[in-house]
Amino acid sequence: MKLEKLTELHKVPQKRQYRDACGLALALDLIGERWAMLVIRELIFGPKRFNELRAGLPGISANVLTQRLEGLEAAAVVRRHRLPPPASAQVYELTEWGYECEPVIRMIGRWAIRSPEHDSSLPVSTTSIMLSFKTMFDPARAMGLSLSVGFRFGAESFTLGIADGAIAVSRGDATAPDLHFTGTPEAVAALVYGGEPLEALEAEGMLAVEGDRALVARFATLFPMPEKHA
Amino acid sequence: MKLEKLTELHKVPQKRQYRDACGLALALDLIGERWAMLVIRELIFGPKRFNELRAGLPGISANVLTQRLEGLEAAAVVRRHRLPPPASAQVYELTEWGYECEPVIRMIGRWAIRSPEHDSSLPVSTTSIMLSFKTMFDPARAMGLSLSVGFRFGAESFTLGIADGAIAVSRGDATAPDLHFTGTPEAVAALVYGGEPLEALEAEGMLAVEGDRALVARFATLFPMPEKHA
DNA sequence: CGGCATCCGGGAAGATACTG
DNA sequence: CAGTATCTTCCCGGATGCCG
Repeated sequence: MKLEKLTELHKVPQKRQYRDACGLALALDLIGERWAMLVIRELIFGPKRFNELRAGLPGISANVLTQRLEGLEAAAVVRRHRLPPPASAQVYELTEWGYECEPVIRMIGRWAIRSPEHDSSLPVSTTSIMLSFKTMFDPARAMGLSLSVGFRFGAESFTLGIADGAIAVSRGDATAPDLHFTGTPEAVAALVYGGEPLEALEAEGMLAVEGDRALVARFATLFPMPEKHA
Repeated sequence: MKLEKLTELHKVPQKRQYRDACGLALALDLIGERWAMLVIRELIFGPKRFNELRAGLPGISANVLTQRLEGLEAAAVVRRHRLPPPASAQVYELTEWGYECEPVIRMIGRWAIRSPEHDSSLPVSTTSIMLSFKTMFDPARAMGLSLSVGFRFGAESFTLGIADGAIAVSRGDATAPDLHFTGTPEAVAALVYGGEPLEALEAEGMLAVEGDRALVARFATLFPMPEKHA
C-alpha cells in the first residue's frame, strides 16, 4: 500500500456539502450529484438491478453508478436488497420517502420541458416515457374516458390505466388491454408528443399497435405539451 | 499565448449533457450544476447584484458564480440588466420562466427537510428563511388570521403578509406592520423552527421584536415542520 | 453476468490573488 | 464593486480487471 493511501485513511472523506439549513441546499446535498435524480427516476416504477439501471441511463459508467447508489443509500433514499440464492444478485429500491419525491421529479420535468432547448427526438428510457404520461396527462381531455393500455419495450412491459380523470402506471403485462403498443420508447414518444402519424411509424416497423385505431388517436391527445416559454 | 490555449480554440467546449428527451434530464442540463438552483433561490424575491448573490451563497467562489450566471443566462433562466449610469452596475434577474420554478424549488426543499440529516441550526440566508415561510406555511393554522410582519436583516428588509389563508412575501419595508423582527435569519429560524423561546433570543441580543408578544407566539405556530421520514 | 476496486485523463469546483 | 487569472483539488467518465 502506498503512503498516500495510508494518509487517506486519516482524513475524513468530507463529501462536498453546502452546509446550509435551507431545505433546497440539503436536497442538493442528498440527491444533487450528477446522475442521482436520474437514478431515482429509473427506480420510480419499482426495484431494479444494477444493469437494468445502466440500461436506462445511457452514458453512466459503472463506477459512478456504484457511487451514486452508495450515496443514495447513505441518504436513505434507496435501499439495497439481496435476492435469495441462487439469484445471488442485489436489487435497488426506493425507500418510502424516496418514492415521495416522484411529484418533485415530475414537476421539474414539466417545468424544463418548456425550454426551447427541449428536443423530444432524443433517446428516452422506458421509465421516462411511462413517467411522462403521468406528468403530462390532462384530466380534462380524458373526461368520461376509461381505458387500459399495454406497452412492450423489448423484455419490459407496462400497464397504463385511465379512469375517472386519473391515470395509473405500473410495471407488468396488462390483462386484456383496450390498446397495446409494441416498439421502442422513442416510437411511442414520436406518436404521442411528436405528432408522427401512426401509419408512418407502423410502416417503418417502429411501432406495432393492437386495438381500435380511433382510440389510439384519442389516446395520443391526452398528453398535451405545455407551450414553450418565450 | 501558450500552445495549449491555441488547441483549446479548436475543440468545441461541449458542455457535459445528458442528451435525453426526458424533461428531468433536460432540467438537470439547464439547472443541475452545482450551485445553480441556489443561485435561482437567491433571485426568487427579485433582482440582485453579483456581490449580493455571493453574500447569500456562502462558500461559492467568484469564478463559479460567474460561470453559473453565464450558464443560467444561456439557458434563459436568468437575464442580465445593466443599470443606467452612474450606477453602471449589472443586476441579475430571473426571467418569467425562471420565476416559474419557485414551486419546484419549494417542493424539493419540503421533501428534503424530512431527512434525518436536516440540521436547522446551520446558517441560512435571508432569502432562504423568507422563502421557507412560503414553503412551510399551513393555511389551516392561519384560519381567520390577518397580519403583516416586517423583517430586517442588516440592510435587507422583507414584508410578509397573511390574509385569507394565503401568504405573500416581498422585499422592502412593511408599512405599519403588526409585528417587526430585527436580527439574523438564524435567530428567526430558531424562534419559528427551533422552538427557541423568544426571551432567550432577546436576552442574547440575537433578535429584537416589536409588537404584541402573544401574536409572536401565534405567528411561530404557522409553519409546522413535517415529520421526519423514519 | 453482476458488482466493485483501481488507474488515468480531462474538466469542473474551490481558494486566492489580481485588475478595471 | 464586479468580476478575471491562476493554481490546486476533486469529481466524472472510460477502461481494465478482480471476484463471486
